[in-house]
Amino acid sequence: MTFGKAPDPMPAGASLLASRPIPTAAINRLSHYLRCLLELEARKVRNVSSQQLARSFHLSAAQIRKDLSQVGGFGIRGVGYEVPSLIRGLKQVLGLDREHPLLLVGMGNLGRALAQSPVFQTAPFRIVAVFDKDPQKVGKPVAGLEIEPMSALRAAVSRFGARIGIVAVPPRAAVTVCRALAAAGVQGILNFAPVRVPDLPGCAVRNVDLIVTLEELVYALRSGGSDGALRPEGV
Amino acid sequence: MTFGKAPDPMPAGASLLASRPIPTAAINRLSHYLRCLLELEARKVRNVSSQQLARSFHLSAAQIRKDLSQVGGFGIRGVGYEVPSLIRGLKQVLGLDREHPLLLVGMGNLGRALAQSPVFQTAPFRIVAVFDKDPQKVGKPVAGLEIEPMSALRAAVSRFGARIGIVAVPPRAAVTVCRALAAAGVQGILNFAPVRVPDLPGCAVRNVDLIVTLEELVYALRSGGSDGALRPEGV
DNA sequence: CCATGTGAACAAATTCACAGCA
DNA sequence: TGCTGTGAATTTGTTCACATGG
Repeated sequence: MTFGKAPDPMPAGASLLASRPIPTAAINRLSHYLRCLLELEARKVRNVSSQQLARSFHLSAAQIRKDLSQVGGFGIRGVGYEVPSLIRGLKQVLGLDREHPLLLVGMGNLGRALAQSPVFQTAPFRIVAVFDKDPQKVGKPVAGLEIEPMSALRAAVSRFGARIGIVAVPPRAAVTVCRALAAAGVQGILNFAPVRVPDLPGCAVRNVDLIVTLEELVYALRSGGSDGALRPEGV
Repeated sequence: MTFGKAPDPMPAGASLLASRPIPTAAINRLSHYLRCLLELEARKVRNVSSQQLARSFHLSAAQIRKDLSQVGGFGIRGVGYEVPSLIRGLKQVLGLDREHPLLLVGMGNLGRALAQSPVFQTAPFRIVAVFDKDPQKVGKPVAGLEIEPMSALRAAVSRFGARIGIVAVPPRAAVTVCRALAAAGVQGILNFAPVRVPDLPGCAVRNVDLIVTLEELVYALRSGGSDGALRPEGV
Protein backbone atom coordinates (compact mmCIF):
# COMPACT_ATOMS: atom_id res chain seq x y z
CA MET A 1 0.00 0.00 0.00
CA THR A 2 1.37 3.37 -0.98
CA PHE A 3 -0.95 5.86 0.57
CA GLY A 4 -3.98 6.21 2.76
CA LYS A 5 -2.88 4.34 5.85
CA ALA A 6 -3.78 7.02 8.31
CA PRO A 7 -7.16 5.75 9.56
CA ASP A 8 -5.90 2.33 10.60
CA PRO A 9 -7.68 1.18 13.76
CA MET A 10 -6.16 -2.33 13.63
CA PRO A 11 -3.64 -2.81 16.42
CA ALA A 12 -0.42 -4.42 15.25
CA GLY A 13 -0.27 -8.17 15.83
CA ALA A 14 -3.98 -8.68 15.35
CA SER A 15 -3.50 -9.47 11.69
CA LEU A 16 -2.99 -13.23 11.86
CA LEU A 17 -6.25 -14.33 13.32
CA ALA A 18 -9.52 -12.48 13.12
CA SER A 19 -8.73 -10.72 9.87
CA ARG A 20 -11.20 -10.99 7.02
CA PRO A 21 -12.67 -14.41 6.26
CA ILE A 22 -10.39 -16.25 3.86
CA PRO A 23 -12.22 -17.98 0.99
CA THR A 24 -12.35 -21.77 1.11
CA ALA A 25 -10.41 -22.13 -2.12
CA ALA A 26 -7.57 -20.16 -0.62
CA ILE A 27 -7.60 -22.30 2.52
CA ASN A 28 -7.26 -25.38 0.35
CA ARG A 29 -4.26 -23.86 -1.34
CA LEU A 30 -2.69 -23.03 2.01
CA SER A 31 -3.03 -26.71 2.95
CA HIS A 32 -1.17 -27.67 -0.19
CA TYR A 33 1.53 -25.09 0.44
CA LEU A 34 1.96 -26.45 3.94
CA ARG A 35 2.35 -30.00 2.65
CA CYS A 36 5.01 -28.92 0.17
CA LEU A 37 6.84 -26.91 2.83
CA LEU A 38 6.92 -29.90 5.15
CA GLU A 39 8.52 -31.88 2.37
CA LEU A 40 11.08 -29.14 1.83
CA GLU A 41 11.76 -29.05 5.59
CA ALA A 42 12.37 -32.79 5.58
CA ARG A 43 14.91 -32.18 2.83
CA LYS A 44 16.60 -29.54 5.00
CA VAL A 45 15.70 -26.70 2.66
CA ARG A 46 15.80 -23.50 4.71
CA ASN A 47 14.21 -20.99 2.39
CA VAL A 48 12.19 -20.86 -0.76
CA SER A 49 10.79 -18.27 -3.14
CA SER A 50 7.28 -18.06 -4.55
CA GLN A 51 8.80 -19.01 -7.91
CA GLN A 52 10.22 -22.25 -6.57
CA LEU A 53 7.01 -23.10 -4.77
CA ALA A 54 5.00 -22.37 -7.91
CA ARG A 55 7.01 -24.97 -9.78
CA SER A 56 6.18 -27.67 -7.22
CA PHE A 57 2.47 -26.93 -7.48
CA HIS A 58 0.54 -26.07 -10.56
CA LEU A 59 0.01 -22.49 -9.59
CA SER A 60 1.28 -19.05 -10.41
CA ALA A 61 3.82 -17.40 -8.17
CA ALA A 62 1.51 -14.40 -7.94
CA GLN A 63 -1.24 -16.55 -6.45
CA ILE A 64 1.09 -17.91 -3.81
CA ARG A 65 2.28 -14.44 -2.87
CA LYS A 66 -1.28 -13.15 -2.69
CA ASP A 67 -2.40 -16.05 -0.52
CA LEU A 68 0.54 -15.79 1.83
CA SER A 69 0.44 -12.01 2.12
CA GLN A 70 -3.27 -12.21 2.87
CA VAL A 71 -2.72 -14.29 5.98
CA GLY A 72 0.26 -12.50 7.39
CA GLY A 73 3.59 -10.88 6.73
CA PHE A 74 5.75 -13.90 6.18
CA GLY A 75 8.39 -13.49 3.54
CA ILE A 76 11.45 -11.31 3.21
CA ARG A 77 11.68 -9.00 0.22
CA GLY A 78 14.49 -9.89 -2.08
CA VAL A 79 14.97 -13.25 -0.40
CA GLY A 80 11.80 -15.31 -0.18
CA TYR A 81 10.23 -17.27 2.64
CA GLU A 82 11.96 -18.97 5.52
CA VAL A 83 10.62 -22.51 5.52
CA PRO A 84 10.35 -23.28 9.26
CA SER A 85 8.75 -19.97 10.16
CA LEU A 86 6.31 -20.15 7.25
CA ILE A 87 5.32 -23.64 8.38
CA ARG A 88 4.65 -22.32 11.87
CA GLY A 89 2.65 -19.43 10.47
CA LEU A 90 0.51 -21.57 8.20
CA LYS A 91 -0.16 -24.08 10.95
CA GLN A 92 -1.36 -21.28 13.15
CA VAL A 93 -3.59 -19.78 10.47
CA LEU A 94 -5.11 -23.16 9.66
CA GLY A 95 -5.53 -24.05 13.33
CA LEU A 96 -3.10 -26.97 13.15
CA ASP A 97 -0.99 -25.81 16.08
CA ARG A 98 -3.05 -27.93 18.44
CA GLU A 99 -4.24 -31.54 18.61
CA HIS A 100 -7.52 -32.47 16.95
CA PRO A 101 -9.07 -35.57 18.47
CA LEU A 102 -11.57 -37.20 16.10
CA LEU A 103 -14.69 -39.24 16.75
CA LEU A 104 -15.57 -41.81 14.10
CA VAL A 105 -19.13 -43.05 13.70
CA GLY A 106 -19.98 -46.10 11.61
CA MET A 107 -17.90 -49.23 11.76
CA GLY A 108 -18.76 -50.79 8.42
CA ASN A 109 -16.14 -51.48 5.79
CA LEU A 110 -15.36 -47.83 5.23
CA GLY A 111 -15.32 -46.95 8.92
CA ARG A 112 -12.90 -49.74 9.78
CA ALA A 113 -10.63 -48.72 6.91
CA LEU A 114 -10.64 -45.09 8.05
CA ALA A 115 -9.95 -46.13 11.64
CA GLN A 116 -6.74 -47.74 10.47
CA SER A 117 -5.78 -45.11 7.92
CA PRO A 118 -2.49 -43.31 8.51
CA VAL A 119 -4.26 -40.07 7.58
CA PHE A 120 -6.16 -40.14 10.85
CA GLN A 121 -3.19 -41.26 12.90
CA THR A 122 -0.88 -38.41 11.92
CA ALA A 123 -0.51 -35.29 14.06
CA PRO A 124 -2.40 -33.14 14.68
CA PHE A 125 -5.22 -35.57 13.90
CA ARG A 126 -6.00 -38.73 15.81
CA ILE A 127 -9.09 -40.89 16.08
CA VAL A 128 -9.74 -41.23 19.81
CA ALA A 129 -13.07 -43.06 19.85
CA VAL A 130 -15.23 -45.08 17.47
CA PHE A 131 -18.97 -45.67 17.57
CA ASP A 132 -21.65 -47.85 16.04
CA LYS A 133 -25.31 -48.25 16.74
CA ASP A 134 -25.21 -52.03 16.17
CA PRO A 135 -25.15 -53.72 19.63
CA GLN A 136 -23.40 -56.67 17.99
CA LYS A 137 -20.41 -54.47 17.19
CA VAL A 138 -20.27 -52.52 20.45
CA GLY A 139 -17.40 -53.69 22.61
CA LYS A 140 -15.41 -55.19 19.75
CA PRO A 141 -11.90 -53.83 19.18
CA VAL A 142 -10.96 -51.81 16.09
CA ALA A 143 -7.54 -50.31 15.57
CA GLY A 144 -6.76 -50.46 19.26
CA LEU A 145 -10.07 -48.89 20.30
CA GLU A 146 -13.22 -50.46 21.61
CA ILE A 147 -16.40 -49.71 19.68
CA GLU A 148 -18.79 -47.66 21.81
CA PRO A 149 -22.55 -47.23 21.54
CA MET A 150 -24.05 -44.04 20.17
CA SER A 151 -25.19 -43.09 23.64
CA ALA A 152 -21.55 -42.60 24.60
CA LEU A 153 -21.05 -39.74 22.13
CA ARG A 154 -21.59 -36.86 24.48
CA ALA A 155 -19.30 -38.28 27.14
CA ALA A 156 -16.55 -38.77 24.58
CA VAL A 157 -16.85 -35.20 23.37
CA SER A 158 -16.16 -33.81 26.81
CA ARG A 159 -13.64 -36.46 27.81
CA PHE A 160 -11.39 -35.85 24.79
CA GLY A 161 -12.35 -32.28 24.01
CA ALA A 162 -13.25 -33.52 20.54
CA ARG A 163 -14.68 -30.98 18.15
CA ILE A 164 -14.72 -33.01 14.93
CA GLY A 165 -16.73 -36.10 14.01
CA ILE A 166 -16.42 -38.39 11.00
CA VAL A 167 -19.56 -39.96 9.56
CA ALA A 168 -19.13 -43.28 7.76
CA VAL A 169 -22.62 -44.72 8.01
CA PRO A 170 -25.09 -45.73 5.28
CA PRO A 171 -26.88 -42.85 3.52
CA ARG A 172 -30.24 -43.30 5.21
CA ALA A 173 -28.68 -43.02 8.70
CA ALA A 174 -26.35 -40.14 7.92
CA VAL A 175 -28.58 -37.18 8.71
CA THR A 176 -29.64 -38.66 12.05
CA VAL A 177 -26.03 -39.33 12.98
CA CYS A 178 -24.97 -35.81 12.01
CA ARG A 179 -27.69 -34.37 14.21
CA ALA A 180 -26.59 -36.61 17.07
CA LEU A 181 -23.00 -35.43 16.69
CA ALA A 182 -24.03 -31.79 16.64
CA ALA A 183 -26.23 -32.35 19.68
CA ALA A 184 -23.29 -33.97 21.45
CA GLY A 185 -21.29 -30.77 20.99
CA VAL A 186 -19.28 -31.53 17.86
CA GLN A 187 -18.54 -28.40 15.82
CA GLY A 188 -17.37 -29.95 12.57
CA ILE A 189 -18.35 -33.03 10.58
CA LEU A 190 -16.57 -34.87 7.80
CA ASN A 191 -19.40 -36.69 6.06
CA PHE A 192 -18.70 -39.64 3.76
CA ALA A 193 -22.34 -40.49 3.09
CA PRO A 194 -23.64 -39.38 -0.30
CA VAL A 195 -26.44 -37.27 1.11
CA ARG A 196 -26.97 -33.58 1.61
CA VAL A 197 -26.94 -32.74 5.30
CA PRO A 198 -29.24 -29.89 6.35
CA ASP A 199 -27.74 -26.93 8.17
CA LEU A 200 -26.76 -27.77 11.72
CA PRO A 201 -26.46 -24.63 13.84
CA GLY A 202 -22.96 -24.28 15.19
CA CYS A 203 -21.65 -27.22 13.21
CA ALA A 204 -19.79 -27.04 9.91
CA VAL A 205 -20.11 -29.95 7.50
CA ARG A 206 -17.73 -30.99 4.75
CA ASN A 207 -18.79 -33.75 2.41
CA VAL A 208 -16.58 -36.34 0.78
CA ASP A 209 -19.07 -37.32 -1.87
CA LEU A 210 -17.58 -40.04 -4.02
CA ILE A 211 -20.57 -40.18 -6.35
CA VAL A 212 -20.40 -36.49 -7.14
CA THR A 213 -16.64 -36.71 -7.61
CA LEU A 214 -16.96 -39.71 -9.90
CA GLU A 215 -19.61 -37.96 -11.96
CA GLU A 216 -17.39 -34.91 -12.21
CA LEU A 217 -14.66 -37.19 -13.50
CA VAL A 218 -16.96 -38.78 -16.05
CA TYR A 219 -17.83 -35.36 -17.37
CA ALA A 220 -14.13 -34.47 -17.56
CA LEU A 221 -13.47 -37.53 -19.74
CA ARG A 222 -15.43 -35.94 -22.57
CA SER A 223 -13.03 -33.01 -22.84
CA GLY A 224 -9.95 -35.18 -22.56
CA GLY A 225 -8.53 -32.35 -20.47
CA SER A 226 -6.32 -33.14 -17.50
CA ASP A 227 -7.25 -30.03 -15.62
CA GLY A 228 -7.44 -31.04 -11.97
CA ALA A 229 -7.57 -27.41 -10.87
CA LEU A 230 -6.16 -27.97 -7.33
CA ARG A 231 -8.94 -29.24 -5.09
CA PRO A 232 -11.73 -30.19 -5.78
CA GLU A 233 -12.61 -30.88 -4.30
CA GLY A 234 -11.58 -31.96 -3.35
CA VAL A 235 -11.27 -32.92 -3.38
CA MET B 1 -33.33 -13.76 -25.66
CA THR B 2 -35.30 -10.88 -27.18
CA PHE B 3 -33.44 -9.98 -30.29
CA GLY B 4 -30.44 -10.71 -32.44
CA LYS B 5 -30.95 -14.38 -33.19
CA ALA B 6 -30.43 -14.05 -36.93
CA PRO B 7 -26.77 -15.10 -37.23
CA ASP B 8 -27.16 -18.46 -35.49
CA PRO B 9 -24.86 -20.99 -37.11
CA MET B 10 -25.63 -23.70 -34.52
CA PRO B 11 -27.75 -26.46 -36.02
CA ALA B 12 -30.70 -27.40 -33.85
CA GLY B 13 -30.05 -30.43 -31.69
CA ALA B 14 -26.35 -29.74 -31.25
CA SER B 15 -26.97 -27.82 -28.08
CA LEU B 16 -26.79 -30.64 -25.54
CA LEU B 17 -23.29 -31.86 -26.11
CA ALA B 18 -20.43 -29.84 -27.48
CA SER B 19 -21.72 -26.50 -26.26
CA ARG B 20 -19.42 -24.31 -24.21
CA PRO B 21 -17.40 -25.95 -21.44
CA ILE B 22 -19.46 -26.01 -18.26
CA PRO B 23 -17.51 -24.98 -15.14
CA THR B 24 -16.72 -27.74 -12.67
CA ALA B 25 -18.75 -26.14 -9.91
CA ALA B 26 -21.83 -26.22 -12.14
CA ILE B 27 -21.23 -29.89 -12.96
CA ASN B 28 -21.16 -30.65 -9.24
CA ARG B 29 -24.47 -28.92 -8.83
CA LEU B 30 -25.97 -30.88 -11.71
CA SER B 31 -24.94 -34.08 -9.91
CA HIS B 32 -26.80 -32.92 -6.85
CA TYR B 33 -29.86 -31.97 -8.85
CA LEU B 34 -29.84 -35.39 -10.44
CA ARG B 35 -29.69 -37.10 -7.06
CA CYS B 36 -32.64 -35.11 -5.79
CA LEU B 37 -34.61 -35.76 -8.97
CA LEU B 38 -34.04 -39.50 -8.63
CA GLU B 39 -35.45 -39.27 -5.14
CA LEU B 40 -38.47 -37.36 -6.42
CA GLU B 41 -38.92 -39.96 -9.16
CA ALA B 42 -38.90 -42.74 -6.57
CA ARG B 43 -41.64 -40.83 -4.79
CA LYS B 44 -43.63 -40.69 -8.05
CA VAL B 45 -43.35 -36.93 -8.32
CA ARG B 46 -43.88 -36.05 -11.99
CA ASN B 47 -42.88 -32.40 -12.12
CA VAL B 48 -41.09 -29.84 -10.03
CA SER B 49 -40.32 -26.13 -10.15
CA SER B 50 -36.99 -24.46 -9.52
CA GLN B 51 -38.51 -23.10 -6.31
CA GLN B 52 -39.29 -26.55 -5.00
CA LEU B 53 -35.88 -27.87 -5.99
CA ALA B 54 -34.21 -24.88 -4.34
CA ARG B 55 -35.84 -25.76 -1.06
CA SER B 56 -34.41 -29.31 -1.15
CA PHE B 57 -30.91 -28.00 -1.75
CA HIS B 58 -29.34 -24.98 -0.26
CA LEU B 59 -29.39 -23.00 -3.45
CA SER B 60 -31.24 -20.20 -5.08
CA ALA B 61 -33.91 -20.95 -7.63
CA ALA B 62 -32.14 -18.60 -10.01
CA GLN B 63 -29.00 -20.70 -9.84
CA ILE B 64 -30.91 -23.86 -10.66
CA ARG B 65 -32.63 -22.23 -13.63
CA LYS B 66 -29.33 -20.86 -14.90
CA ASP B 67 -27.60 -24.23 -14.61
CA LEU B 68 -30.42 -26.12 -16.28
CA SER B 69 -30.96 -23.63 -19.05
CA GLN B 70 -27.24 -23.67 -19.76
CA VAL B 71 -27.25 -27.36 -20.58
CA GLY B 72 -30.44 -27.52 -22.57
CA GLY B 73 -34.00 -26.43 -22.91
CA PHE B 74 -35.64 -28.55 -20.29
CA GLY B 75 -38.43 -26.83 -18.43
CA ILE B 76 -41.81 -25.53 -19.43
CA ARG B 77 -42.59 -21.90 -18.79
CA GLY B 78 -45.33 -21.42 -16.28
CA VAL B 79 -45.12 -25.05 -15.18
CA GLY B 80 -41.65 -26.21 -14.20
CA TYR B 81 -39.62 -29.26 -15.10
CA GLU B 82 -40.86 -32.72 -15.93
CA VAL B 83 -38.94 -35.05 -13.63
CA PRO B 84 -38.31 -38.10 -15.86
CA SER B 85 -37.26 -36.10 -18.89
CA LEU B 86 -34.99 -33.86 -16.81
CA ILE B 87 -33.36 -36.97 -15.34
CA ARG B 88 -32.70 -38.28 -18.83
CA GLY B 89 -31.31 -34.95 -19.93
CA LEU B 90 -28.98 -34.58 -16.96
CA LYS B 91 -27.72 -38.13 -17.31
CA GLN B 92 -26.90 -37.45 -20.92
CA VAL B 93 -25.13 -34.18 -20.14
CA LEU B 94 -23.10 -35.78 -17.37
CA GLY B 95 -22.30 -38.85 -19.46
CA LEU B 96 -24.17 -41.22 -17.15
CA ASP B 97 -26.24 -42.76 -19.93
CA ARG B 98 -23.69 -45.52 -20.34
CA GLU B 99 -21.88 -47.99 -18.06
CA HIS B 100 -18.59 -46.94 -16.47
CA PRO B 101 -16.42 -49.91 -15.55
CA LEU B 102 -13.84 -49.02 -12.90
CA LEU B 103 -10.38 -50.38 -12.18
CA LEU B 104 -9.24 -50.24 -8.57
CA VAL B 105 -5.56 -50.23 -7.68
CA GLY B 106 -4.32 -50.83 -4.15
CA MET B 107 -5.82 -53.51 -1.94
CA GLY B 108 -4.94 -52.17 1.48
CA ASN B 109 -7.57 -51.30 4.05
CA LEU B 110 -9.02 -48.48 2.01
CA GLY B 111 -8.94 -50.39 -1.26
CA ARG B 112 -10.78 -53.35 0.20
CA ALA B 113 -13.38 -51.08 1.73
CA LEU B 114 -13.93 -49.28 -1.57
CA ALA B 115 -14.19 -52.58 -3.43
CA GLN B 116 -17.13 -53.50 -1.25
CA SER B 117 -18.72 -50.05 -1.13
CA PRO B 118 -22.22 -49.73 -2.58
CA VAL B 119 -21.12 -46.50 -4.24
CA PHE B 120 -19.01 -48.47 -6.68
CA GLN B 121 -21.59 -51.17 -7.21
CA THR B 122 -24.41 -48.87 -8.28
CA ALA B 123 -25.19 -48.20 -11.92
CA PRO B 124 -23.66 -46.76 -13.98
CA PHE B 125 -20.52 -47.48 -11.96
CA ARG B 126 -19.05 -50.87 -11.26
CA ILE B 127 -15.62 -52.05 -10.19
CA VAL B 128 -14.67 -54.72 -12.70
CA ALA B 129 -11.09 -55.48 -11.72
CA VAL B 130 -8.78 -54.91 -8.76
CA PHE B 131 -4.99 -54.76 -8.67
CA ASP B 132 -2.08 -54.80 -6.26
CA LYS B 133 1.63 -54.91 -6.75
CA ASP B 134 2.16 -57.22 -3.76
CA PRO B 135 2.63 -60.81 -5.11
CA GLN B 136 1.30 -62.07 -1.77
CA LYS B 137 -2.06 -60.49 -2.49
CA VAL B 138 -2.32 -61.36 -6.18
CA GLY B 139 -4.79 -64.16 -6.75
CA LYS B 140 -6.67 -63.60 -3.51
CA PRO B 141 -10.39 -62.85 -3.76
CA VAL B 142 -11.88 -59.48 -2.84
CA ALA B 143 -15.56 -58.63 -3.24
CA GLY B 144 -16.01 -61.41 -5.76
CA LEU B 145 -12.98 -60.45 -7.82
CA GLU B 146 -9.51 -61.91 -7.94
CA ILE B 147 -6.66 -59.49 -7.28
CA GLU B 148 -4.54 -59.09 -10.39
CA PRO B 149 -0.92 -57.99 -10.75
CA MET B 150 -0.12 -54.52 -12.04
CA SER B 151 1.09 -56.02 -15.29
CA ALA B 152 -2.51 -56.96 -16.07
CA LEU B 153 -3.66 -53.33 -16.19
CA ARG B 154 -3.47 -52.80 -19.90
CA ALA B 155 -5.28 -56.01 -20.71
CA ALA B 156 -8.09 -55.08 -18.31
CA VAL B 157 -8.48 -51.67 -19.90
CA SER B 158 -9.17 -53.16 -23.30
CA ARG B 159 -11.11 -56.17 -22.03
CA PHE B 160 -13.64 -54.05 -20.13
CA GLY B 161 -13.38 -50.82 -22.06
CA ALA B 162 -12.52 -49.18 -18.76
CA ARG B 163 -11.73 -45.48 -18.84
CA ILE B 164 -11.54 -44.72 -15.13
CA GLY B 165 -9.10 -45.92 -12.48
CA ILE B 166 -9.21 -45.53 -8.71
CA VAL B 167 -5.95 -45.14 -6.82
CA ALA B 168 -5.92 -46.32 -3.20
CA VAL B 169 -2.22 -46.92 -2.65
CA PRO B 170 0.20 -45.34 -0.16
CA PRO B 171 1.35 -41.80 -0.97
CA ARG B 172 4.82 -42.71 -2.13
CA ALA B 173 3.48 -45.15 -4.74
CA ALA B 174 0.63 -42.97 -5.98
CA VAL B 175 2.38 -41.04 -8.73
CA THR B 176 3.90 -44.19 -10.21
CA VAL B 177 0.53 -45.93 -10.18
CA CYS B 178 -1.19 -42.94 -11.81
CA ARG B 179 1.39 -42.96 -14.58
CA ALA B 180 0.87 -46.69 -15.05
CA LEU B 181 -2.87 -46.22 -15.33
CA ALA B 182 -2.49 -43.43 -17.85
CA ALA B 183 -0.03 -45.53 -19.83
CA ALA B 184 -2.53 -48.39 -19.81
CA GLY B 185 -5.06 -46.14 -21.51
CA VAL B 186 -7.12 -44.89 -18.59
CA GLN B 187 -8.55 -41.41 -19.19
CA GLY B 188 -9.64 -40.47 -15.70
CA ILE B 189 -8.28 -41.14 -12.21
CA LEU B 190 -9.89 -40.83 -8.81
CA ASN B 191 -6.92 -40.45 -6.50
CA PHE B 192 -7.23 -41.09 -2.77
CA ALA B 193 -3.57 -40.62 -1.95
CA PRO B 194 -2.71 -37.27 -0.35
CA VAL B 195 -0.23 -36.27 -3.01
CA ARG B 196 -0.28 -33.89 -5.92
CA VAL B 197 -0.22 -35.83 -9.18
CA PRO B 198 1.62 -34.14 -12.06
CA ASP B 199 -0.25 -33.55 -15.30
CA LEU B 200 -0.83 -36.74 -17.22
CA PRO B 201 -1.52 -36.02 -20.91
CA GLY B 202 -4.94 -37.28 -21.88
CA CYS B 203 -5.85 -38.24 -18.33
CA ALA B 204 -7.95 -36.18 -15.92
CA VAL B 205 -7.29 -36.54 -12.20
CA ARG B 206 -9.63 -35.80 -9.32
CA ASN B 207 -8.26 -35.97 -5.81
CA VAL B 208 -10.11 -37.07 -2.71
CA ASP B 209 -7.68 -35.54 -0.29
CA LEU B 210 -8.79 -36.24 3.24
CA ILE B 211 -6.01 -34.25 4.83
CA VAL B 212 -6.87 -31.11 2.89
CA THR B 213 -10.57 -31.59 3.62
CA LEU B 214 -9.91 -32.10 7.33
CA GLU B 215 -7.75 -28.99 7.44
CA GLU B 216 -10.47 -27.04 5.69
CA LEU B 217 -12.87 -28.25 8.37
CA VAL B 218 -10.50 -27.23 11.16
CA TYR B 219 -10.33 -23.74 9.72
CA ALA B 220 -14.13 -23.63 9.50
CA LEU B 221 -14.41 -24.42 13.21
CA ARG B 222 -12.97 -21.03 14.05
CA SER B 223 -15.84 -19.18 12.40
CA GLY B 224 -18.46 -21.47 13.88
CA GLY B 225 -20.15 -21.13 10.50
CA SER B 226 -21.93 -24.12 8.99
CA ASP B 227 -21.44 -22.99 5.44
CA GLY B 228 -20.80 -26.15 3.47
CA ALA B 229 -21.16 -24.33 0.15
CA LEU B 230 -22.22 -27.35 -1.93
CA ARG B 231 -19.21 -29.10 -3.39
CA PRO B 232 -16.36 -29.82 -2.65
CA GLU B 233 -14.92 -29.99 -3.06
CA GLY B 234 -15.00 -32.49 -3.01
CA VAL B 235 -13.97 -33.44 -2.93
C1' DC C 1 19.15 -5.95 -7.31
C1' DC C 2 16.07 -9.28 -5.91
C1' DA C 3 11.55 -11.23 -4.57
C1' DT C 4 7.72 -9.72 -1.78
C1' DG C 5 3.46 -7.27 -1.26
C1' DT C 6 -0.39 -4.87 -3.36
C1' DG C 7 -3.37 -1.75 -5.97
C1' DA C 8 -5.50 -2.01 -10.42
C1' DA C 9 -7.07 -4.47 -14.43
C1' DC C 10 -9.24 -8.49 -15.64
C1' DA C 11 -12.08 -12.71 -15.61
C1' DA C 12 -15.42 -15.75 -13.70
C1' DA C 13 -19.40 -16.81 -11.29
C1' DT C 14 -23.57 -15.60 -8.90
C1' DT C 15 -27.65 -12.82 -8.22
C1' DC C 16 -31.18 -9.87 -9.86
C1' DA C 17 -35.00 -8.38 -12.43
C1' DC C 18 -37.86 -8.82 -15.95
C1' DA C 19 -39.16 -10.25 -20.71
C1' DG C 20 -41.60 -14.11 -22.84
C1' DC C 21 -44.33 -17.95 -23.14
C1' DA C 22 -47.57 -21.78 -21.65
C1' DT D 1 -51.12 -15.65 -13.83
C1' DG D 2 -46.83 -18.42 -12.90
C1' DC D 3 -42.49 -20.05 -13.86
C1' DT D 4 -38.76 -20.44 -17.16
C1' DG D 5 -34.97 -18.35 -19.56
C1' DT D 6 -31.62 -14.69 -19.86
C1' DG D 7 -29.25 -10.15 -20.36
C1' DA D 8 -27.35 -6.89 -17.01
C1' DA D 9 -25.56 -5.77 -12.54
C1' DT D 10 -22.94 -7.29 -8.81
C1' DT D 11 -19.98 -9.84 -6.34
C1' DT D 12 -16.07 -12.77 -6.05
C1' DG D 13 -11.70 -14.39 -7.32
C1' DT D 14 -7.38 -14.32 -10.25
C1' DT D 15 -3.68 -12.16 -12.92
C1' DC D 16 -0.70 -8.37 -13.86
C1' DA D 17 2.65 -4.87 -13.21
C1' DC D 18 5.22 -2.21 -10.40
C1' DA D 19 6.41 0.23 -6.18
C1' DT D 20 8.74 -1.13 -1.78
C1' DG D 21 12.26 -2.47 1.00
C1' DG D 22 15.71 -5.80 2.86
